[in-house]
Amino acid sequence: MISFTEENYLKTIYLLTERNGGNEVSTNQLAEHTQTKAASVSDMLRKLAEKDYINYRKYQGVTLTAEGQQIALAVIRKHRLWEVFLVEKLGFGWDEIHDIAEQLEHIDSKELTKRLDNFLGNPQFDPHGDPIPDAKGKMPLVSYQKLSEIPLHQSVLMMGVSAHSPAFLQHLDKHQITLGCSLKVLEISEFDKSYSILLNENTAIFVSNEVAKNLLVK
Amino acid sequence: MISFTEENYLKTIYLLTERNGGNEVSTNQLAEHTQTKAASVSDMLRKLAEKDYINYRKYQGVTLTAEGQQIALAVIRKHRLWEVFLVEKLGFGWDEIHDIAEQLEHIDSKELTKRLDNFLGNPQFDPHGDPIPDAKGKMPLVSYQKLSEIPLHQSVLMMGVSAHSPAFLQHLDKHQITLGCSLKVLEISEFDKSYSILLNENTAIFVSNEVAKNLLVK
DNA sequence: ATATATTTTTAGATTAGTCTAAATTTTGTT
DNA sequence: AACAAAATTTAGACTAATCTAAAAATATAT
Repeated sequence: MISFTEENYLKTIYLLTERNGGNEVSTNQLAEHTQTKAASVSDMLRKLAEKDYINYRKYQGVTLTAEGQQIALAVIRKHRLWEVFLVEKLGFGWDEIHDIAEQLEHIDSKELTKRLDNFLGNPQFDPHGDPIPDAKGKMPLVSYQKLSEIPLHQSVLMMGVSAHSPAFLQHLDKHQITLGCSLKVLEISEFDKSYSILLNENTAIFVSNEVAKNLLVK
Repeated sequence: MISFTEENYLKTIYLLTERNGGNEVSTNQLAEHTQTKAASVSDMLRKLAEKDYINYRKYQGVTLTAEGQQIALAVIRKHRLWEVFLVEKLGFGWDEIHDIAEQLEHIDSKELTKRLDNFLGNPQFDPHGDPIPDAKGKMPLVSYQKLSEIPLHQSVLMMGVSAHSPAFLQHLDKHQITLGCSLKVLEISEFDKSYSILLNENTAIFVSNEVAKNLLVK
């Protein structure tokens, strides 16, 4: 049996490996994201390596084994499906769902996950635009770019966010930037690199560089 | 903060107190229902008493304090709401939901419970006919009788079950005994106290005494 | 009412996950 | 290449929840 805590480590290793472009995840990086100390992480890594969930060479960081990855993907699948449920069925805002999904992702029932997926219409993306792996762990393909990498005057669609803090998401709400809206960069300020954007081909808005870097578009 | 395990103890104390007609719950009774040993229960009772969730005098059994009862009722509320969700929205059978609800009942979010309740249409009873306490912990009034206490030839409605094992529930399915159906006892066998019953005013069925004792009707 | 059986509690260990402090390894800089 | 800084691991300890075995309290039965 795999514990709640072990599942969280595997999930975090998956997400950080992804963020690292496929490279090993470091002990400190994990400590930061699991809200623990490096010493605790070291202990846990030894244990996860013993169970063959991770590839671990002391001082060299970790990656997931095939088995570890399957577990991580199953957890991520549940997390993102529950997020869809919370937004689509219960009417939560996309800024309110993370902590609840962190709990729901550990509910252990294959049948439940299957039925939930069906109930939701087999969604491919969660309310933040993140891809939902299928029952076999296969991720829908995505190739988005940051808005900050798009040339001026090119219209794009808003497909996701690369930051998930409630403050950031509420900030987007305030500017009426939602999944699916169209965006066109009109100008980038010399002074502070802030963005002047045409929203939905009809409204001019201004956002900081920090925002532009965290908007995923295509 | 209250742990998953503590919540389970409080819930179990509530349900067993109810079953005991309001009397103290014993250490052994708790050990049996929490799948642990009496020694472990003793330890936990000392701890729950320290936190003022239970009234505990050594060797004399326990009851819940007002605070303990509120916690227990909140857990039971969540358990039963999730059961409604699993049956009504996801199409699970009433024999398949207990273990999943045992996990879901510990999800900690007042807002989630509130929205779930609304999404389900504020149900008063779960798929087994058990009453669902409201957000304040108030239970809908119920006064059901066992079918085995009903006089012959009196038509009654099936309102709930007092046993919840999958085997029992599947047995009822097989006989097409469902919540809301009508039942009329035609005869009780001299030989083995088994029941001859008219189901829905049109079909004669036979069930054991054990079944009749666990059907709640009005 | 006294011995026996049952129930409950205590004592002492164990496991999972965490911590701090100290030791070790790696990295980076001159 | 050598040394300082940073990152990581080890050592030893703590808490929550559990266990077994033994002791203590309560209940039962002649």
